[in-house]
Amino acid sequence: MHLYRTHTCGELRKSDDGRTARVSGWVYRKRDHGSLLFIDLRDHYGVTQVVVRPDRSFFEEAQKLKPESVITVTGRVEPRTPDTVNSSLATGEIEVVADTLVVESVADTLPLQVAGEEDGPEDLRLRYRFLDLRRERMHKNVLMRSRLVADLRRRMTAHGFAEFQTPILTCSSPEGARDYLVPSRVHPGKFYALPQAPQLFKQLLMISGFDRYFQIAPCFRDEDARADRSPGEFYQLDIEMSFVTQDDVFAVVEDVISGVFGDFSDWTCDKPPFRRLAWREAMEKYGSDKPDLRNPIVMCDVTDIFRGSEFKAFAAAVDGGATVRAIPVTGVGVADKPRSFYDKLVEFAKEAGGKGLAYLVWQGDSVKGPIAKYIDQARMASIVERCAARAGDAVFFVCDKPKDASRISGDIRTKLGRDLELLEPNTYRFCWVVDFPMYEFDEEERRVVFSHNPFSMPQGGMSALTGKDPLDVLAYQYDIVCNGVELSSGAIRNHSPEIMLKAFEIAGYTREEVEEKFSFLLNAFRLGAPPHGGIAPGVDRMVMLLAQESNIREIIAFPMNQRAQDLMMGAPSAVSERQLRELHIRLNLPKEKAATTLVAPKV
RNA sequence: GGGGGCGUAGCUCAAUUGGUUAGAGUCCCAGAUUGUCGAUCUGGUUGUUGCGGGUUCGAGUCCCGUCGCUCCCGCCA
Repeated sequence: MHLYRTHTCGELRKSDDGRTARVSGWVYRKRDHGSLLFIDLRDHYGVTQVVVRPDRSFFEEAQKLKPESVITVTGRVEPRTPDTVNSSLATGEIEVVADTLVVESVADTLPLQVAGEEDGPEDLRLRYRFLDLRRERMHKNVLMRSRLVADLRRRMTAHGFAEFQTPILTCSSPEGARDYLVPSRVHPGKFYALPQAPQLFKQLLMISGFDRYFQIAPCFRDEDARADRSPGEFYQLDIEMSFVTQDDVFAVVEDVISGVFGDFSDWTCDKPPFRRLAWREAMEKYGSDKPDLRNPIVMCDVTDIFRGSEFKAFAAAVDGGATVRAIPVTGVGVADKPRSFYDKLVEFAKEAGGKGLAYLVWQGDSVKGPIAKYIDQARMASIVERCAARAGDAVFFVCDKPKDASRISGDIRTKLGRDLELLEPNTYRFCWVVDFPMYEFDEEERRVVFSHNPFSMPQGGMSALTGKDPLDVLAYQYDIVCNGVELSSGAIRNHSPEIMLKAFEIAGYTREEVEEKFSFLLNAFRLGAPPHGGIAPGVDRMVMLLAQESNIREIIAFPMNQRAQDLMMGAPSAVSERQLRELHIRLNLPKEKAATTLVAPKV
């Protein structure tokens, strides 16, 4: 008989009746009846009830076992009587009556409880992550991630993609996020950088003729965390394809994503082709470049209606270049909400940076609201028509500079959707946001800058760059969005050195600067580069959506906290003088702020 | 770098407008208990109310500072 087990804790069934079995695992729960003891024994595969009878020599030892101790039990598999069957357990028709019991590892009192659904404080959970990961939900999340990654590989391979590895120690890139730097011992004063993404390598692989690249790629960015953004490192399903149009990229991603979401969740999921929204349309209708389409509220522009109106606050702002966005809330009887509901929303709009929030409420035959008396009949009719407002509805109005109007109205739309519970339940809604502007005007620096990826191909190519107002040039740049979460950005790349030089020139870079900064890429483009494009959906975010977690740390086995510390390992940590000396580094620490030392748990 | 929220027993939380000895569940400890499966029952231990200062006759509660966690803005081509 095997030293530790003949069966896992999720394996034994009624058909094993009479068999002698050996199982090993963690003491999950104990029910001590004094002269009879039940132990729920748990391993990765499930839970099996072990019965310890009082005549056994180890009965007292078993009674004293602490939860999460590891034991090996050998005994007879017996069927349970009908009234003691536990239907919520896969092994609930049987139990193992213990003949021998070996304690493999004694557990001290736990800092966190493994049984039960309750989350402990997050710093403790991170410090004792190995305990936290024993909990059912976390164990499930991490496992789902594993299965998802395997599934992504299978699907990509089936689409004819080859998986590549690219360097982790590479060089700092001039554009983009802050790099993590690694000092070189051999080259004093020089540094490697961890890749923010394998962007340039995958483009070079296309130039090498590999045609279809993918990688479950680690990416490193030294930027601050968010609930959906883990600090330090994250993973992307990195994809690049040669001789493709935007539609070819979409077709692959739609198949992979819809396949994965269909297989890994019971929720309703959009079938390909996913809806496409122009960036401008997304900003106007949803006030966001990552709209949550589960929210039925669709906004519209009503700037023209307020221009020259008696509502002077808006009319004057419109003359000064502001736009007015209408946020219609229709068909849910929002007109019956108390005054406080509207007051709170006005307050919310101000906190979001708005100057205020105007609104109209259709109660029965009359229109009410603070601005109603300033709107003449013709204008009111236009509003009613454009917003499809009926009795019981309300429309909110935000007036601000276009960029702020979008953001503020978008925040209000999100809040209304959530507070009024308008979101479609148990559904994944996907869309592509396309036609991003190539450039935008930086108000602070008073100049034209790249709005997203400088390596994207401008729509219309060279003639668009030379013939159009730069702010009107669109890029072959696209995002895929699910339930308000940006899953991924991608682009058809600019593979022409001349167009690239021109594109950078518009953003204020001289030819010489570009030739110097991106020499190897330009040189590669000059030696035969296929038209190519790609995308890189975030693996962590996919798992987060599928596991229905609202925080990305819940689906990462060993995440860092928001301040980019690993509380379990104690990273980042001080290093020895000798290590620094070898790397030719002398510390120049900020004054007063003493370095916080992290203490790893004594385990 | 900036703003919001939170911080009470090992853990999850409560504590009236600032009022008497800071409570409950869980965990832990002891005892009882032969069919439980979140076992049950009895009893018990556990507190610098994050830390420091202030206001007050009196502070878990109010004020200031600080530390920690978290959410957001900036940032993330």
